[in-house]
Amino acid sequence: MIRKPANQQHHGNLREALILAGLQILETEGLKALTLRRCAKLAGVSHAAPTHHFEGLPGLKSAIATRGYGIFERLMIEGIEAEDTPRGRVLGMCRGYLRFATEHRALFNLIFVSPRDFPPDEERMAAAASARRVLTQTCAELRHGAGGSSTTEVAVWSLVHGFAKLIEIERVVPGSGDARDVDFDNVFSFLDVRA
Amino acid sequence: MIRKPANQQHHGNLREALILAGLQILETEGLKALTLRRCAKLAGVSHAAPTHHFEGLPGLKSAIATRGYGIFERLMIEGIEAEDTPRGRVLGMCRGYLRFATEHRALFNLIFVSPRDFPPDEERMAAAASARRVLTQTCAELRHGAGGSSTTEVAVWSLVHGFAKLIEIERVVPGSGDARDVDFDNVFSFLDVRA
DNA sequence: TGTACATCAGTGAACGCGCGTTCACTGATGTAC
DNA sequence: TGTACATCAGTGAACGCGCGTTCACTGATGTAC
Repeated sequence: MIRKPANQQHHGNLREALILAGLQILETEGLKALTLRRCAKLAGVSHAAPTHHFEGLPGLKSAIATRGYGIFERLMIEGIEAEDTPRGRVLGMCRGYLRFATEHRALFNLIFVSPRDFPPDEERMAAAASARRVLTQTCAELRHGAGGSSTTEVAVWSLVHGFAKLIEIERVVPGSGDARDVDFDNVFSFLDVRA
Repeated sequence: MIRKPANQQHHGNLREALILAGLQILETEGLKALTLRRCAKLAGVSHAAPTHHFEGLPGLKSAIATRGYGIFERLMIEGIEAEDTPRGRVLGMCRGYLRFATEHRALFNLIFVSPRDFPPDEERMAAAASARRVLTQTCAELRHGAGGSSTTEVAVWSLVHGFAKLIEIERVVPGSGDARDVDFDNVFSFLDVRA
């Protein structure tokens, strides 16, 4: 965490510090705790300071979401790189997707909202588009059924996104050993996709 | 909407009136607008009145969710009844699921949260279990792959739930005519399930 | 190298908002006899 | 059928909370000359 050096008027990089504070709050306290005042406090600055760097809370959230898309994309790519068949890469990507959703739950919920919930922000939109491209291109290697490549992509996306949400709300609890213990690899095997 | 008759001390059925007010607020203003004070106002009663009927906002939300599960179950059943093959019934159920998600968006988001977000409430849990049973039993007619019936169920559930969320956040916009225009029936055709 | 000055990035007090909750109260309702 | 009384379900004022935002301010930084 970047805090302002004591007894120093200017911070140096308060914008960055506020984004990092926001990320930390998301990880430790969740989406509802993400407020301008909390970020300012965690960055060691007065609560009015963020005004000089962001257009209100939506602006800060948008900047944080930009980082979120980056982490999300990185985890998907990690999952893809371990595999060497088209179908394997899609499954690997899904594993990265689920890792992001479970290990960065609040961030996952921050980035998966309607674009209308964010102010227009080129950086964020570019980061979102980049992550989306990973999904699109990885699914493009698969054979396409009715509706073509975009339907294939949405089929994979729906399956993994839905599974992530079911985990989040505890309808599915992998490793629990009870009735909610369902493994994604088995779920994925229901998807009729081949190279 | 049930309002208190003017100049009358006791309401008659304020509990029911508050639930109906809550449902109306969800439909017209969304989940964030659902507060005790707003419900009280819409029911035509002072903001302190709900105290006598619910254990705070969580209690009221739980009661509203109970109704939500009922509507949800009814729409799924409607979708099922129109079909006469196991696979058709599952697809019909999904159509009902999606209808609920799109026509009752806030209610959909209210009921699909972690059980931990609600106080224990037998009525709500019974309503949730009943709706879940529709899903389970409809999917049970399908052939099961790796992981057995619960995996089959979660595969169907993930697909439809994910699709619903992608619509909600506008990654998918059926009927838009643009790149986001994907049809659920085509997505469903990727699911390798037979009678 | 020094100086004058504009700009920048903070501070801290204050404001208004809607929220849940508490409190003393009051009038209607239900019940015992 | 009346009456006394307990209980119930409201009212409205008040409180404290955290929030975003505004404001006058101030001290540090950067720049022109």
